[in-house]
Amino acid sequence: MTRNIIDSVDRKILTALQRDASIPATALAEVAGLTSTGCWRRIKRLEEIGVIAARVTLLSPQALGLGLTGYVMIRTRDHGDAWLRRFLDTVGAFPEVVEIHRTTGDLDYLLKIVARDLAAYNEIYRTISQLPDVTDVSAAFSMEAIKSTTELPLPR
Amino acid sequence: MTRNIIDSVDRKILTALQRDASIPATALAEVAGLTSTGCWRRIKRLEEIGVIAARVTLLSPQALGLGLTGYVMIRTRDHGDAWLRRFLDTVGAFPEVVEIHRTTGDLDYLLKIVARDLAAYNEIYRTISQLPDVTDVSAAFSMEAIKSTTELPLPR
DNA sequence: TATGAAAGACACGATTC
DNA sequence: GAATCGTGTCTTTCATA
Repeated sequence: MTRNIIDSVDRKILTALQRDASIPATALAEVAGLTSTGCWRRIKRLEEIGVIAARVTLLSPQALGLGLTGYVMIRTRDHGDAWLRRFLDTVGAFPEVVEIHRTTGDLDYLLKIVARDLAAYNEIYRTISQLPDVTDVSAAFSMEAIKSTTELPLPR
Repeated sequence: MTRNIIDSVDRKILTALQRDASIPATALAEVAGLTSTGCWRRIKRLEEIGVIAARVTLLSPQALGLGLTGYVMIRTRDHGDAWLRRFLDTVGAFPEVVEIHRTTGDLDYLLKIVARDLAAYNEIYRTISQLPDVTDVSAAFSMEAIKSTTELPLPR
């Protein structure tokens, strides 16, 4: 993990790329106050040290008819490896399950789900509730996404 | 929002682009079983109807030293517009707050936070708890991200 | 009408000095 | 950092079924 090797110029580059990866290299260089060569070298470096993880296309859930975003909180009695493997093989296999976190606090697992509707969610819910040693399952559905971004804060 | 206008070929294209937007156009056309012209036309259309929302660069939280991912659940007494505006202006302004949802169920707001450490989180927490009419704030921190993807399920 | 092939201008990635 | 070159992409136009 080490220290941050990101300076203010890198930050400008990353800020722009997080927002829009299709920005022309010349425009990006200008934003960063660099020549295109220098800009390119920095991007290469940021890829090499793993800061830049991927370049992806984001889709619109609304346009795809994915009207339901929800968070599911699960409590279990058994926390062993075997249970986790089974959990992943069943629940994690749903493409609607986009995040799974093992968490501190009162909860044990927190999932983010993006699905077409409650019927689609219900299938996942049933899969979860049929797992052994699940003591509690509760959900909070998003009525409105007030903020939602893939842009991470750039420290320092 | 209306019906899906996505066929199986579109799905192949979107699946590939969700995974890696830097895939060469020729390779993408091959995956979809299309010529580059046909592939290009479909992408254009998917952009126009809003299915393709953006092309972004994803960064690695670990590489950036962002070691803390957490979910904060907030309950309030006041649900008016004025409160929401103040909430957004203060809490929503933190770049560490990457998601805000108004939710159903027992909770009122659910936030996702990506921060450097507990000290950075604490600043946000203090801002939240100082808001009027906040009756409850609880957090669950991710000890392990078992699954985390920006890829949405492609229905139908 | 929809799809494939061809061809051009252009910009990007990468190297060299 | 500047200049450069090969490559691939974007886009249009024409041909085809």
